Amino acid sequence: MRGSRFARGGMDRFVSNFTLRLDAKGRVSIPASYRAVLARDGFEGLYCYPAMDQPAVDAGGNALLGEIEALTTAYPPYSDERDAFELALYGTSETLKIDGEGRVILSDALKDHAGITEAIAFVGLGHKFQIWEPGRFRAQLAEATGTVRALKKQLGSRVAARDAQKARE
Amino acid sequence: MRGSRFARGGMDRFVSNFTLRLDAKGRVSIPASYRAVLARDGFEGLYCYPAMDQPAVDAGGNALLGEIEALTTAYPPYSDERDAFELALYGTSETLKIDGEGRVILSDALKDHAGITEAIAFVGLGHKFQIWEPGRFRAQLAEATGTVRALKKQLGSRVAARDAQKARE
DNA sequence: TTGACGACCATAAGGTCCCATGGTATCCCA
DNA sequence: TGGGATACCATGGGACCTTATGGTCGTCAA
Repeated sequence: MRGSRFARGGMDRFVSNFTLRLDAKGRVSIPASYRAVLARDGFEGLYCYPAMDQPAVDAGGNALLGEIEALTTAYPPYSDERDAFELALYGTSETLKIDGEGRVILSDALKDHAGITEAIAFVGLGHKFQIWEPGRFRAQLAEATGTVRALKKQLGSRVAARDAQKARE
Repeated sequence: MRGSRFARGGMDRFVSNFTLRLDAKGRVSIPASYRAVLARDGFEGLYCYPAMDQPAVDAGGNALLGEIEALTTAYPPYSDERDAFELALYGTSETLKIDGEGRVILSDALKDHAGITEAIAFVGLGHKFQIWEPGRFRAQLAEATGTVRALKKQLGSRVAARDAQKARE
């Protein structure tokens, strides 16, 4: 991505998606608009961990960290559930350093989990964003689109049925 | 690990995991990012004790000490529970010296408890970190991941059920 | 003496910092 | 309106620094 046609101000959420290449040293630029969100969030570095149910990496700043803390503290201290959450979340998460040009280097563990080799798809999800291998992201997106289509259709028919019901009253 | 791609600033928690080898003298480097947290915490040395229900060693600084104190003082003085906690935690804990290069030497008791021989997995848990035998850590992580997956699914379906309930009202 | 232990020093691999470049979008002024 | 100037961004490369790790040399105790 060179330059940016996107607004700078008023951004407190990660939106849109970008595909960028890793360089010879394994570095990749975080999209500028995401950096703006992170800067506003006030987190130094990039907090990220392997997504639980997807071959992707979840990433973000303090907002994401807070979400994790909320998940773990939902269980009593020293409970098995809490131990499991802390081990699986804190134990596999990393805070990547962002260099002066806004780039990061993913650990091998993260790259392996997502199947990333030479390019990365950044996908904004509001309070966080995900990092995908571009091909897998396209496939996942296609699948998600289908799911949404089906849900909308289902929702529409339910609304139609309710309206019909109301009309009969 | 040489150098570190992990952020230095904004870190007040132990995160990620690292596997390092013991040298011929039984020394092992504490990961640099953990040292940064300990330095901020202001604790001289490394406070650690065998984990109660896991073949691992709990380690940390003042934050960990404070947590233990909170745990024990939650029970009335001279109660059986308090005596038990104090014996199990204070009685078995050690403060390891950190040498000029950021290395420690684990006592035999700690190594035996965790089954450590030639390598160590450091696992961040937020306010503290654990020391595992690498193979056992992989197994434990897999188990914890499964537990979290199940719990999240359960949590998700509960939320979905509530939303559906709201929708029906 | 011998063995364990701590303080120092050495080094290579890998990370970090800094500067450079080419390309794109936006702005500004004629 | 058009075209040049400007700001910004992704990317590349080299010099420097940090880190993990190995080794040496004294010191103290058994």
